[in-house]
Amino acid sequence: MFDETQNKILNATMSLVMEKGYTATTTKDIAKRAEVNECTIFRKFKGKKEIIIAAMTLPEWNPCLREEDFTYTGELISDLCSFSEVYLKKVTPKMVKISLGLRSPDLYELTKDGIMEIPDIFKRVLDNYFTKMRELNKLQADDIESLAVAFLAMNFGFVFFKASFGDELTKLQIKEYIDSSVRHFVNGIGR
Amino acid sequence: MFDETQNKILNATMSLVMEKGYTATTTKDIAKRAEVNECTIFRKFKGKKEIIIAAMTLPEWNPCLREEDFTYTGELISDLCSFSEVYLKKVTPKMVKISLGLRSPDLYELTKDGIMEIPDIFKRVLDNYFTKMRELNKLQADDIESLAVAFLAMNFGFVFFKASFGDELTKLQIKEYIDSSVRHFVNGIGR
DNA sequence: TTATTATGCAAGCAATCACTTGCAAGGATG
DNA sequence: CATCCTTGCAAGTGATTGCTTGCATAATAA
Repeated sequence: MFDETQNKILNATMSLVMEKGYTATTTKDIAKRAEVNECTIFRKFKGKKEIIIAAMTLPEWNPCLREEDFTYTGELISDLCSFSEVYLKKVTPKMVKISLGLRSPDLYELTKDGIMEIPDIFKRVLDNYFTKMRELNKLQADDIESLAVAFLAMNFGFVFFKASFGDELTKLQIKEYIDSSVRHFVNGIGR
Repeated sequence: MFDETQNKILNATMSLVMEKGYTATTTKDIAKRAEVNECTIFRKFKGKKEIIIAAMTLPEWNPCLREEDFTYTGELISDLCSFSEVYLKKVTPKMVKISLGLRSPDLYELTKDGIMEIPDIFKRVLDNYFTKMRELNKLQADDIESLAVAFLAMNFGFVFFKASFGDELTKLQIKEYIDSSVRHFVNGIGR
């Protein structure tokens, strides 16, 4: 797909985008980090924007989340734990940092759909799941929509915090968080 | 505090930062939107960075969230609803867009503390509250930390989605969301 | 009136941006 | 050996960046 030089450029570019954002990342920065001469960049790619386009074709820089990734058995807690695991395995702090770094006017048309797609897929999965579980009378909920958004937010919020603050806000790690948050989400906290 | 011209510049700058981010916002852009000559900007402020610093002193562009803003009575659902209302009244989609737009290497030292502070305050409030409620035996929870993070994430995630996608991901409005998510958070969804 | 202040306008500053070009060196391939 | 092919190096492109300056104009204040 890409030769060694191209990969060095792709990695350098995306790691810089994570740190400083697309606009603030210069081609000289990229050249330096990739240990490559600046003109080599333009021999390998048409331009700065093309590097991003190329990188986004790779699963390494693009969380290809699909509805089929989510499977379930019918047991609320273990199903939701599994959903969170699948989601958080692809939507990592690294991915969040990239999608934040890619927020730039001249990249907007290119990235918007891809970024919107991910929460949308997870929400759709949750919508379907909760609807089915209510039909099976395993769920007490009057508003499926807000339930799905809340669960989605609970998961995304966690990755976002990790991406923004590392372990500074909370030392909780993914596994413990999923376990605890899902259990409380299902059982409630009131007495 | 600031004269009329300065306010026009401040508003233009921050609205552009919301849309394109700090680095991609040029002083020519600002001048155009503020309907002011570009050199006037530098007569009123030392430089581009100083405009941001000035704007951040205004509550309009800086969600001054304090622990004392959060009050409670001891009834789980109404307390958590009130917490969410207070939080979402200050942490608006507008504020989220700004804090995202301000992510820039040469602004980092300046903004990092302020941005980190807000989730931190809310988390501390929730930590204290949940701890107290457990002592009063009104709460069943083995892990206060993950409870606080989950509730924080549930709220922040929602604003973030609104900031990023408007009503495209969900048409739910704040009031309905708070009401529904808090009720489920307390009572659980399992049957 | 006179003096001060605020702004617009036009021009221009050095620095940096993304991007290009010509040439030479080196490694791999035939 | 000869021939590519890739890359580094140095220099330079025009455009844009944040920012400055000198002067004219108008409003405000004395």
